[in-house]
Amino acid sequence: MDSKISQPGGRRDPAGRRPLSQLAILTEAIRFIDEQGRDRLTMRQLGARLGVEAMALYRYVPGREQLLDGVVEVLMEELYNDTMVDNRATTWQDYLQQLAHGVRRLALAHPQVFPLVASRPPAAPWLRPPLRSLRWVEAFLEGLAGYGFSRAASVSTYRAFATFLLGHLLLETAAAIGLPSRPEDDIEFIESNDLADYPLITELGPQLAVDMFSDEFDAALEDLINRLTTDLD
Amino acid sequence: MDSKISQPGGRRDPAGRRPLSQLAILTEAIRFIDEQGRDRLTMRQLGARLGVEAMALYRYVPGREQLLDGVVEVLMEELYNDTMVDNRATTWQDYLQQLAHGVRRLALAHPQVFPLVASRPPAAPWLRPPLRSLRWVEAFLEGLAGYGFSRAASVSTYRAFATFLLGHLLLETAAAIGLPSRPEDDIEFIESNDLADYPLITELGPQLAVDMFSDEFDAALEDLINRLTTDLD
DNA sequence: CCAGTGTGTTTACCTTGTAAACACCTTCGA
DNA sequence: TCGAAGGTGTTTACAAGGTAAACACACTGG
Repeated sequence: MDSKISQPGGRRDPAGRRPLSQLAILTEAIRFIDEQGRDRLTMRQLGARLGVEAMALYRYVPGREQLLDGVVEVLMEELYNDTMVDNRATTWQDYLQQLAHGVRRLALAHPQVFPLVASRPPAAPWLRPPLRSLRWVEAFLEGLAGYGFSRAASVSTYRAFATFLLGHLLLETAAAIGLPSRPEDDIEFIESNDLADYPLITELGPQLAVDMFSDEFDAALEDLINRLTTDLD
Repeated sequence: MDSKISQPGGRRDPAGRRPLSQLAILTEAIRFIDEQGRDRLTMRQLGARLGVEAMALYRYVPGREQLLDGVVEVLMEELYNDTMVDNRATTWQDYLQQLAHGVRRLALAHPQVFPLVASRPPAAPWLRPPLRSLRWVEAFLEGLAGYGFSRAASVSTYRAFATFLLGHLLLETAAAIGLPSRPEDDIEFIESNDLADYPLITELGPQLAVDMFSDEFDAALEDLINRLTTDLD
């Protein structure tokens, strides 16, 4: 049954390419950055990936900078859907845990893109990356209010939470990019290099090289929550 | 007394310019980024500032990327001198306090450069920005050892400390770049913009816009230290 | 005095972002 | 049926920017 109309997701153009749209472009840009990194993303390369000349993109995106902004927005959209829609937390502690792990999941799914989420200038100066979309923050504050947080407590929780996520996830994604490096590589570096002047680093090298991000994240998150608990009184 | 030899800092060339050197170039690059931001720094512009064509820089620096690496190194040098040389702390708590504030001072002195210190790929994957120079880390670990820290405690302290600094200082420097914006601007943004869909943000706007970085930093640092104290037992 | 070496300059080429003009196709009313 | 209009991708063109290569020129030690 060769109907002339194919599924929405698979619609093609005479040249066999998916129709352009802002979302299609941004989605492909994310894929591209995931694979090659932000620096290799050029308008021409991205166009080529979509089977189109670079200039065609300008019908949908004002320019490269705004394209990167759009990439961040799309990811924040994803984050919103993954964490805020249908959130089933029962305590505020659980709420923060779920959100934190949601953000971490996103960061690790796109380690090359996350630095953009973290470092691109936010829309308003009091928005703190990586929690930078008005919609998400509004929902976050609403959630806290639902658990009885005062206005002041909500604000300082937002700040502390964002700071915590930024530090941990930037370091973890940066490390993830360095990969895939087998532990041997690190040890090799430590042993081969001219570390003669750094006896402690030499000695502690193996321990420094062990990946502990997951445990650190959980421990520090728990600690943050404890601290907030104290502050609430 | 017009001696033919002027002070080392003021030596000039026939064309009236300071002699080139890697350090002179990197120093000027830092000044440039402080004033105009990393993106505006080009080889040609930097050359012009030094009274020289762009290509002249290549005698001292392999290329633009390495130039940025060099900028980071120079700042780490400065940090080393400001924090490690002649450190007079008497307790490990005091030690961490002094180091943290030293890093913060550096970050706020160069808010446009700090993101480079934070995000440029480190020499080894287990080095954690912004504490990323082998020399500094070696001294740091040595310091902790001097206060009786075990190997394992030193390593996890290094990790937690770096994560803490990265999160706080990246956000604070990002905010500092947005400046100089008077508080009125933020409030204006909040009131003017289409925030109708975000009642909580609208309501909390003024509190969100207040600059609390200094207090947050101190509070979170104290908390980190308390947590480390607990872990030591 | 002169070859060699160190230092800055000139030229030139390639990659990028993006403006502007163009070409093509679909649509839709007369 | 036709033809004007609008939408979509292409071509052409130019200005930065990084950087390789050849060059110019001054100083130095033999």
